[in-house]
Amino acid sequence: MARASTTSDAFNAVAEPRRRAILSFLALQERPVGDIVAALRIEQPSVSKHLRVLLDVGLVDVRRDGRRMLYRINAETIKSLHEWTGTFERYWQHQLNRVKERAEGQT
Amino acid sequence: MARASTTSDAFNAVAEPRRRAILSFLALQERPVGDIVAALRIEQPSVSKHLRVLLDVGLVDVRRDGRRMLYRINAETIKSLHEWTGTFERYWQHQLNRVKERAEGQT
DNA sequence: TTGGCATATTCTTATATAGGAATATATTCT
DNA sequence: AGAATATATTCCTATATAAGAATATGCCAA
Repeated sequence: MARASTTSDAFNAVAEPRRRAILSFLALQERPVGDIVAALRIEQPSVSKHLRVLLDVGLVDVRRDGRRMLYRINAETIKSLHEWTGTFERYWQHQLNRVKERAEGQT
Repeated sequence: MARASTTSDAFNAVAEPRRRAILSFLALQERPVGDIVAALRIEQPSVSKHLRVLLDVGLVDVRRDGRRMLYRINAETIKSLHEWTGTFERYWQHQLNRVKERAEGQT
């Protein structure tokens, strides 16, 4: 079987570097497709396809403005990713503490 | 062109649901491969292959214990994912504030 | 050494892309 | 209506899997 569908969930969607770049760009503010094309230098059809994936998994929202489509990030969905990685938080804190303790022991 | 390689970075590695399940299981404590096979009911070769990917991107570490291999999560790498999603944190806080303000306005 | 347990790797196959090219759709302006 | 602008979709292709089956490798015990 092949890999899971990118449209199946947010984790798959952000696995693609260009999609992460688009999200980071949109984090600054709401933007029309053309701005993304210009800023990231990705072909317009490619940008539209990536936006479609991001939209399907709920990582962005859109609204029409004349003939332009304004995209913006949907923080709630990004938050769900953040929360999953956050479940491991106490482990890196442990590791950090161990490093600290070793450092302090040397003084 | 096809999708990026799963071994290229941690984002791709965690895009696979079974690999996330393995990481969550390992979060509890260091475990031999056999425990993962039993707990998650995934074929042993499949588990080994997933662990290989996780190891390649640095999401887990291993050490040998007799004929068993003990895997554990590498929190540092998971932290890097957490930090990326964290760059959007202020946006979901904004959204939350807006929801709050609306709710308060109704009282 | 031989047997056996634990894990890893190889090979094959079905499938899901991601990019490029070409085209379609939607909307505004004249 | 017809042209121009902005964005989306379709078609095609090369590629990277992920699972399954079979096999290889590493290590311990008798």
